[in-house]
Amino acid sequence: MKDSPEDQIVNAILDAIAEQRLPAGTKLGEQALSDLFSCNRANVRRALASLAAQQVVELRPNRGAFVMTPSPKEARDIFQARRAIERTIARHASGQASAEDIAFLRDNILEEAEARKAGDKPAELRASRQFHMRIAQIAGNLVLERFLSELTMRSTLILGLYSPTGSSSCAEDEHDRIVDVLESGDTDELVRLADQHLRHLEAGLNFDEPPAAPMSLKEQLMVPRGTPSAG
Amino acid sequence: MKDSPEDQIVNAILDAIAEQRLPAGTKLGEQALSDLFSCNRANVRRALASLAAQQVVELRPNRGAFVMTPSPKEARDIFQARRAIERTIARHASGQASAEDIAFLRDNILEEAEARKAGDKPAELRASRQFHMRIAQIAGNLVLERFLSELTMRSTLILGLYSPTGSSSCAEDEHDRIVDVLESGDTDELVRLADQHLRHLEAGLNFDEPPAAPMSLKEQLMVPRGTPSAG
DNA sequence: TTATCAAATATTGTTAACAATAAATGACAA
DNA sequence: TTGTCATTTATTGTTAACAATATTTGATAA
Repeated sequence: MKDSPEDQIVNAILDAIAEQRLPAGTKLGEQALSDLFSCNRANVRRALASLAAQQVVELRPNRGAFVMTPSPKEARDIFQARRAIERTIARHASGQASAEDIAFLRDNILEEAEARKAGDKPAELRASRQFHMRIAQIAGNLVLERFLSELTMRSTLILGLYSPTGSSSCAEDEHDRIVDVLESGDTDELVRLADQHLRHLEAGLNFDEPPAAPMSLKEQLMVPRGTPSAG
Repeated sequence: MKDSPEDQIVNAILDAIAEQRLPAGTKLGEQALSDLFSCNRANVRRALASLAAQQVVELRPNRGAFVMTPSPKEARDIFQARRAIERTIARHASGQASAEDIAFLRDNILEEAEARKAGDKPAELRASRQFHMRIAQIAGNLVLERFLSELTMRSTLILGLYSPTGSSSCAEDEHDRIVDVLESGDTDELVRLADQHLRHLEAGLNFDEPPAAPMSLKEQLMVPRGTPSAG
C-alpha cells in the first residue's frame, strides 16, 4: 500500500512544519519540490493546492507557495478554536483510555523530556504533538481529530514566530497531570486541565515585536554580518 | 478582482452541494468539469484536490472524484463536532450582534419559510445554511467559521442521504427563538438553544435503511419504469 | 436468456513543451 | 556609491499529446 506521490509531498511538508524544520514564510518552489520527490510539477501543484486548502500553505498567484505566516489575530482564533475542540475531545476521551493508551502517553512524556534535555527541538515538538493527537484518537471522533491535526500544525508555526526563544512547547508536568486525570476518569477536571494547559501555552506568546522576516533559502545560507559563526 | 478558474470550480461545486443539487456519490468527471468551466484539466485536478482536502469529495485512484458519501459513523462525528463548534460560536456571538445582524437573521428566517412553502428546496437549504454561517461571522473567529462551513456542507450531504424525505433542514421556530435570545444577550440560554437545535436536526436522521444508490449522470436521465413523468 | 470474455471506448495519470509573469542582473547616469 | 531602467534569468501558469487504467460494448457459448 504505497502512497501516491502527491500524498508523499503533503506528508513530508506537514512533518517538516510540525517539527519546525520549515519556518513560516519559507518559499516552496515547484521545481525544488519536484526535484526532491522526483516527480513532475503537476503532482507538486496538486499537493500545494491540498496544503493551501488546509491553511498551512499560502498560494500567491504568479509568485508561488509559501509556508503560512499566521497573524496575531489568526493566532488568537487558532488557540480559541483549539480550546473548544480539545475540551470536547477531553470530555469524550475521559474514561475511554485503554492500558496501552496510558502507557503510550507516559512513555511519550519521557520521550519529550529527554528530547528537551538533549536540545532536540524537532523531537520535542514531535512528541508534544503526538501527545495531543493520541488523546484525540482516544476520543474517537475523526472529524475533531483532523481539525486538531490542522490546528496543532498551525500552532507550531505560531510558536516559531511569537514564542521567545526556548519558552515554547508544553510544560511537561501539565502533561503528567493530564494523564493521571485521564486515567482516573474525572471528566470535569480533565476538561479543566486541557483548557488551562492551552491557556498557558497561549500566554507564553509575545506579539509585541514583529516576527522575524521570512528567510529565503539563499538568506539562510548567508551568515549576517556581525554574527560570528562559532568563535 | 476575478477568481482563478480553480476557485470558480471549487465554489461552484461547494454551492451545488450546499443546495443539494449534487447528491452524495455523484461522479465528478474531469472532462465534464473542464468543459463546463472551459478550462484545462490541470485546473480541474487541482480543484478536486482542494475539495478532497476538505473532505467534501472522495478521490479514488484511477477511478475519479466523487461527492463524498458520509457513513453513519461519520454523520455522528460531524454532528458531534458541529455541536462543539456551534456552542462555542454561540458563546462568542452572544451580545455581539449588531442591528444589521439581527435584521439580516430575521429576514433570513422569512426567506427560508417562503422557500419551504414554495417547495424550493435549494433556496431553503441556502437560507438555512446562511443563518448558521451569519452567526459564525458574528462570533468573529475565522477558524471556527471555516470549520463550520465545512461541517454544514457535509451535513447537507447527510440530510440528503439519511433524512426521510421532506423532514430535512431546520425547524424555523427554533431559528426564531435563537435570534430573540441572541439579541437579548442571555449567553447560557443561547448555547443551550444551539445545542438543542442541532440535536433535533440529528434526531431526525434515519440510518436504518441503506442510503439510495449513487446515481450517475446517465442514470439520472433515465426515468425508472413505473414512474410516470407528469400525468 | 444469462454468463463469460475479448475488443473497443472512455477516463485518469504522466510528461514535456511553451507562454506569461516575476525576480535578478548589470549597465548607465547622477 | 546610489538609484533607475532595460535585459536577462528563473519561476509560475497553460496546453496538448501520450501512456496506463477502467469501463463499456458486443460477440460467443451454455
